Amino acid sequence: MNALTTDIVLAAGVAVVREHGWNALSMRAVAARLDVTPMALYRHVSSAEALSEAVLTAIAGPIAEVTRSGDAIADLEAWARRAYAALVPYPGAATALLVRWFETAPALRAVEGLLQSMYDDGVDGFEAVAAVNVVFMFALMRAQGEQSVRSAGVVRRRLRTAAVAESLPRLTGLMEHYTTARFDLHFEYGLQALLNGIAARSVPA
Amino acid sequence: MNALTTDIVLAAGVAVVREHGWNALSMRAVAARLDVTPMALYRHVSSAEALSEAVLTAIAGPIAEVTRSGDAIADLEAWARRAYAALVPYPGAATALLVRWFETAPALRAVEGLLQSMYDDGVDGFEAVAAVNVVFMFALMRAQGEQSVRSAGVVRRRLRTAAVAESLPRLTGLMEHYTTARFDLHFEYGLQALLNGIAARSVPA
DNA sequence: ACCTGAACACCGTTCAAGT
DNA sequence: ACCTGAACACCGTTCAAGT
Repeated sequence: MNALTTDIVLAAGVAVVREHGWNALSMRAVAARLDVTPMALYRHVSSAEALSEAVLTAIAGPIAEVTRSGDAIADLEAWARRAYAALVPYPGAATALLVRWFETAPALRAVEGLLQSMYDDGVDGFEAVAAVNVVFMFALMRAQGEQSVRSAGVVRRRLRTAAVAESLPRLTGLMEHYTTARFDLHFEYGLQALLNGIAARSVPA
Repeated sequence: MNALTTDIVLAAGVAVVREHGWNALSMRAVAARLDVTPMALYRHVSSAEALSEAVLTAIAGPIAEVTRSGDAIADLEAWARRAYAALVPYPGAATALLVRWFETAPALRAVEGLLQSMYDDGVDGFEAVAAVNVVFMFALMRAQGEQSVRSAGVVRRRLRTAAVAESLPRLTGLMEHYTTARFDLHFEYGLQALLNGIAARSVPA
């Protein structure tokens, strides 16, 4: 009994990330959690990299779905909120996904769905790519949570540093588009700013 | 003689990344290259993470500068070409920078300069953020070079896979905005597509 | 002040062996 | 068929010791 399956291995990997963060994911950590030798895992994943890829795909699963209502702004908003909620419990997973989204099936499906939603609403080409891109990055960066908070702190510190003597007035002024210190509160604010920007472009001047 | 300095340590780190890629950067690798004990480095960098941060900042140095001509499109184009050229010799550095650009001084200065260039040309707010964002990501993703080529291959393979049975027609159609297989050739093509998209938005419809 | 050496707690992976 | 154990080549870092 207690036979090891691939699903059990992946579930253990997801649990490791949830409890100890993306960087703690390793063959030995997963094996230890299952009270098994590291070598036992090689029957179910071909390498440590394959394990990471499969675990990230499992974690990112919920972001794949995009509801298409005909209103692209509403779809982007709903998706961003779900992606944020899905990734927040897994420290470091959003960063990992930002780097590998092009190799991760649920992320590809999410981008595809968002591009389709824009197309349904009459937005195509560069406009669509830029809008989806900025919302996608925003949701992932916000989901980094505490890491983002630290980053925001670093920026402010750097502004007073000799290494970056020139200040960054534009970046500072537009910072809410990237990150803010109280991420859970300001997630909505930043998201609304982005969505308003996108909506404004659809309206004739 | 042959006294170790921080500059020597960082130069060795940069050389390790150039020759063996970002993932090969480690205390022990840098120490071995300098014919020195790993412990000797701790006099100049406080930790492995501090070493990585300093080496990435050194590599990213050349992307900080943004020439501001009054023509934002020209500025974006010139910057993207320089950033691409600067990062291509360092495998994996673009990916590392994509994750940490918010904590890396030269990247912050680049984004600031590009936002300023957009502002000079009458583009502000979301428009500026989205345009700078997409060009920034594009330049970094293209600089990944071979990794991007492999990623593009993965996408096509995934399209014929049961795991992602639904195809990705929009993403495929707009793929030149993200990546292409022959990156050095198509860098110019994709960049022009992006810049045309940005320029088109400035013109009244 | 500057560097070394040994040690400890990690990591992925190969290979031969158990049952 | 499935898992173990020992081994090898890595990793970061602490601590005590050399000169």
